Amino acid sequence: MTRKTSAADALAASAADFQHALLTWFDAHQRRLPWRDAPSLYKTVVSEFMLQQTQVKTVLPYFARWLAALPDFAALAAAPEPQVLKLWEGLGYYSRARNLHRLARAVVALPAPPRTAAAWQTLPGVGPYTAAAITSISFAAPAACVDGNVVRILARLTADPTPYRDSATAAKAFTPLATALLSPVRSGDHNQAMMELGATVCFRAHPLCTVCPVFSFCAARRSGEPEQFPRLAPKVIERRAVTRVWCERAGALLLHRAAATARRFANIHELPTAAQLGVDETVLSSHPPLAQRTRAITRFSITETICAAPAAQRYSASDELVWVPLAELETVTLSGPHRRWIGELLAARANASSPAKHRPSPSSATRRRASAAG
DNA sequence: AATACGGGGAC
DNA sequence: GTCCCAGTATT
Repeated sequence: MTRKTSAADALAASAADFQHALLTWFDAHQRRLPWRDAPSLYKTVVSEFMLQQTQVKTVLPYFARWLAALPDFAALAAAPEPQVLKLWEGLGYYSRARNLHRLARAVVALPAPPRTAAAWQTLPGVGPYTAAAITSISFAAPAACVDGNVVRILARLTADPTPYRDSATAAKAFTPLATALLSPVRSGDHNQAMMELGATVCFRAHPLCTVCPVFSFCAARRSGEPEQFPRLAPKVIERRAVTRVWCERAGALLLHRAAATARRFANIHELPTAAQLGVDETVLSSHPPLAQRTRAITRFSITETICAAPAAQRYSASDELVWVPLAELETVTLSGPHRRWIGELLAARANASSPAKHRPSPSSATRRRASAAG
């Protein structure tokens, strides 16, 4: 990476003053969050897993539901995986849930949980950030968190003009400075304060410099253009398309459940793709699609076209193809988008077949009923 | 070092 | 549409 700039040197030299300003602000202005109420190692671990690449607001309802169902490491370790995945349904990045499950089983097998960042980082799903967060918060370990918030704050404090290819590269580059600034006596609060500052004051757009507790340390504020930092290369979005099949027979819906060893969606259900069913897409496109939806993930934008299965076609259940009765859809774990889309399609059909509601056309209603009857 | 993971909120 | 969020695992 680039050498340390003079701005970073000056900031590190003021570390004690910086910590005092930051922690005084945090003591007065931190948000009340459920994992800060009667904090415990377990709450910290669960919250940090959920917060990987996910905003606080999104996590809140999942965290409450999770803690109610699985209140401690022992309960999580003893839980069957389908329950764990079900509790994670809709939160995305499902390997986090499977890793957290494995981690709980590893922790309860130990005489005591590890207390150092290095030891935690050997556990599944725990990288540099999560190890620092868990051990600084729970054990006052001297490990600095470097997440997106911290990168943004440090890039602005030092007005760092370095163009970074991505946030991971930037995080690595800022780790020495974050470590130099870390409070040696309140590392957990310091780490949380930095992230709190990024989330509530040092916004990516329109930062609130006038109320910032460390504005006097900030070179970007002095420059007048704090939004110019950090400099990150723009992401290139790749478009993809996939055809899904809606196949319903005798009140059951055919779903694809990815293998436990699959890279994506291990043990998660989705509508099967035409390829997974071995259906020729040209046959499917002879009728208008039931729906077309777009989902997005990191650098991909995926348009999914959902088509009705050919009426004459028959499919057998297998390891990865399962018939799920509509009445039992709630019991399986679907991806968030497919949970939503399937609900929308069923609701639209119920609406169309209700006498009180308008029907688009008799023929389409008849076709849907025929499909439903198998 | 790159890329996959293939989610979702806010603008 | 765009950006990026309390990142990690894999190659």
